[in-house]
Amino acid sequence: MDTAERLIESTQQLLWERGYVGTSPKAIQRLAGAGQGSMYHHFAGKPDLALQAIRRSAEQLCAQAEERFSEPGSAYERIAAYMLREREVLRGCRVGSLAHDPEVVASPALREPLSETFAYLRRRIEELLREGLDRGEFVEGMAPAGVAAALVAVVQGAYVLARSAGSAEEFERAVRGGLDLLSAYTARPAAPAEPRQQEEKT
Amino acid sequence: MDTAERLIESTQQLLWERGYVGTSPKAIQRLAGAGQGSMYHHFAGKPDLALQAIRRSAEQLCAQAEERFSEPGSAYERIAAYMLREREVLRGCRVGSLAHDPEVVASPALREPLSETFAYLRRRIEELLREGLDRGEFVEGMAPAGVAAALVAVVQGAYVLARSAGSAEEFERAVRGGLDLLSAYTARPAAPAEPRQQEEKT
DNA sequence: GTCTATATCTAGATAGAC
DNA sequence: GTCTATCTAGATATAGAC
Repeated sequence: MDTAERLIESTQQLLWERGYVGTSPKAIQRLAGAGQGSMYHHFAGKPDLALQAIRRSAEQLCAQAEERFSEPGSAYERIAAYMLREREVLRGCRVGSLAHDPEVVASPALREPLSETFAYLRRRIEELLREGLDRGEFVEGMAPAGVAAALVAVVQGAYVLARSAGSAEEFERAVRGGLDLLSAYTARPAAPAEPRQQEEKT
Repeated sequence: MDTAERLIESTQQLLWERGYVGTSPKAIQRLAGAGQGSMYHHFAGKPDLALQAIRRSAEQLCAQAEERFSEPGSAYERIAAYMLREREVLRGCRVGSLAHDPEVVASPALREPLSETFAYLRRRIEELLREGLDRGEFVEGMAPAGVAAALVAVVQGAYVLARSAGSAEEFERAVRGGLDLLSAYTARPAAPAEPRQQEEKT
């Protein structure tokens, strides 16, 4: 693997762990095993390198999500597969966590991949919901665009709850709660993709 | 207002805007109009000062939320009042945004107020949901603890979507989507606290 | 309680040799 | 393409005078 590539991957990792503000060129170089001169030869500086890294992470995230969206199964099942997929919860979302970084948000260029990612996720879930409505999988009365946004938000918010509590179980609880809400719109009890949470339903 | 107080409030503001990693003692002193010696006289250092500031923000947030939870009205209406309350959306959540800061999450002391805040919000919403179930406001089949966690997560995630897009409308859309989902569990169409979103319901 | 001086380390880069 | 040297600024304090 060449140096530029190692620098990008190291930056991806550090942005995930420490955010943009918390990531220094020196730390990137150390992790990539590259010198100062090497980094400034391949990239114009920290913002340039960060942009490449953020774009890469955004693409990878969308690709991972698309794998779940395009599985066989009902709309509910495919949405559940996305929301419940294996995650390193306590590390946070590689893309979403950057939305709290002041310098990322202040830079239209750095912010754009975030914006694209969430627009993509929302749009794909909206499509699945409309498909489900057409097939009679959901009862009428649901506004697909809003519900899709809410489901994406549940996942991002679930990371916040889990990291605040220092426990991945909080993620699980919030996401299953979101699916519980979605199931209230299913025309007949949806067969959940995973066994239900323990909490008894009143 | 005395110096210690001004230092705490300045720290609250900077933590909100820039996070813990992005906030320097010097910036705090500048904003508070206090000198180095003054800050280190009143506080042991940055972590100590930050702890006081985070606790303060957490208390204020819970108090603000409690105002909405204890309004008159149905459970749905009080939850909606909390979720739709006036917010400076693009600034993010003063408490939730700290959940993305690596040094806050790594410190049990700094993390505790976050954990407490979200536990409180979730518990209060769960109580409202149970109350609503007892009164027949919601149909059976809802798991209140999970749904409460999901609703808290929707709000936190909505901040992420809005800041990523650079637009407060994304917040609005996600939160209304969350309420749309909750309304699917209402025994009869809930009277929304605010006019419905424009999107036509299919 | 507050101030100024000082100290050490890192951030984020530029310059020029190899 | 990579390395080392150098630079200015800021982070995060401690020391001691006033």
